Amino acid sequence: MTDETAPTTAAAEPPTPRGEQTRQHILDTAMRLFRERGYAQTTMRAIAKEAGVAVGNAYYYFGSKEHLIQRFYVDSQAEHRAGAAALLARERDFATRLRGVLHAGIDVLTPSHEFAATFFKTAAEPTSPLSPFSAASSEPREAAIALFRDVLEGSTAKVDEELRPELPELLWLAYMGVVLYWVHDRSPGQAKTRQLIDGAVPLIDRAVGLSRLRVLRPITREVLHLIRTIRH
Amino acid sequence: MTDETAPTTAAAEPPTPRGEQTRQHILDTAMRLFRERGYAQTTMRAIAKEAGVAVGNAYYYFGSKEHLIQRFYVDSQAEHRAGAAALLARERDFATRLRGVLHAGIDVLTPSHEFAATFFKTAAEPTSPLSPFSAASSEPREAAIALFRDVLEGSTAKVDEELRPELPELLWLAYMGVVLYWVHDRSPGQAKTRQLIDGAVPLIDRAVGLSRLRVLRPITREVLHLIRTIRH
DNA sequence: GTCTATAGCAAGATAGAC
DNA sequence: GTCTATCTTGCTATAGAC
Repeated sequence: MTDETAPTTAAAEPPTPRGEQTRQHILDTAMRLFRERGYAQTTMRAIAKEAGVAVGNAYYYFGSKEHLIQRFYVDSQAEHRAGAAALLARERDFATRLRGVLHAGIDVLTPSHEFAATFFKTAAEPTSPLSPFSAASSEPREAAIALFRDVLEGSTAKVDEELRPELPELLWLAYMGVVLYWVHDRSPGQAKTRQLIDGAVPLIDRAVGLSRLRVLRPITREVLHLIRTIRH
Repeated sequence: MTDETAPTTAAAEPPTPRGEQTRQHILDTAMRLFRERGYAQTTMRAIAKEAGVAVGNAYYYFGSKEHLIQRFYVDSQAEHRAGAAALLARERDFATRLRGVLHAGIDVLTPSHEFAATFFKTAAEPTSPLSPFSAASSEPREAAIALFRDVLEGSTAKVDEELRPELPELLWLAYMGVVLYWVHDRSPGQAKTRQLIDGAVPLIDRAVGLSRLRVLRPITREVLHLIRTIRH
């Protein structure tokens, strides 16, 4: 009761130490089971039992089974940034930076390849708050786009001035495309996804460089106009 | 037992007349309810009750609720082709044909916009046989790609000879992108999707034309090489 | 505020009788 | 082929302990 580790009515609001520990434990257990048996085959009852808590307690921390995935999404994003940090601090070449960040993203996701399939399924649902395009996900999405802004702005790349502010979001979109491919990639170790990255980056790099060319300026503007028109 | 309508061990294998009737009735009922109330809100119990059959009977014909969607996918494909037929018979300009086929595809899907969201969610699951990329869906996918082959081959477009055989599949991929956008499109009447089509078609048309240019040949080849490498 | 235990609902899916 | 009964599981609700 009067245990020193338990504050009486502490000013600390967001994460009660004990609660945060339980929350993390439930999340870790869930992720492990998802990886071991897959998403659908892992029941909330099993997660609770394995974590040594009551079912109601799991729901106390995570509103639904899908909310566990949302945390996975946020955590992966943070890991991605951390995994790319060293390269971004050292390297200035745009293509090298982009290539490194794309590979780092896949590196983070790889241990969850089976499970990530379900993650993407959930994410594709537009009405779901878990969709990376939804308002509810705007925070992790913005963080992801910021990572690609860093790729660009920390580089020596010369980019059309009109294209520059839009490019980070376009790079993020391209990354979403890579992830979609990766999810469906059945090659050993998802080697084809790595080939996709290595092949696409030089093309993107060249396209970005060409965007400044006089002759291609009208096309650049047309593309940009289309993008602005259809953006939500 | 000796009823004339019930063949003893008939050579006819696939569709028993009566069974096919029940099957179709269940499917029609399900589609109607999906459109009226949405996918999640339509229970298998409701479908069975509305169709006047037992739940188990619905499962006898459709292995799961998701399998009802697969039929939707196949049916939509047929409707798409039919909806585009008149235009393809009349028009020879590549851009016009492509634009018409893309709009026709969205026309077919529009009455099911709410429901199609769930369809796409299901389709994004790579392990599901319902994914448009899966082996199980290869038949409808091939039919869809064939439609875009028709768009190209019935046109007067001059295309790089190396690109030509790959282009139909690339156009189908672009169409998948349009559908993905449409699913997330919350604008009234999905007007933005229509803008996307109208804006993207001229760009695609121009890119296809440019593929023959001497200077761009290396890039064309590089893109083609990448595509061939990463294809499953 | 954190957690347990238990009961119960709704709905997807299955088993076995007819 | 078709039905009824049953199972499983996501999720909720309640009541109470610390």
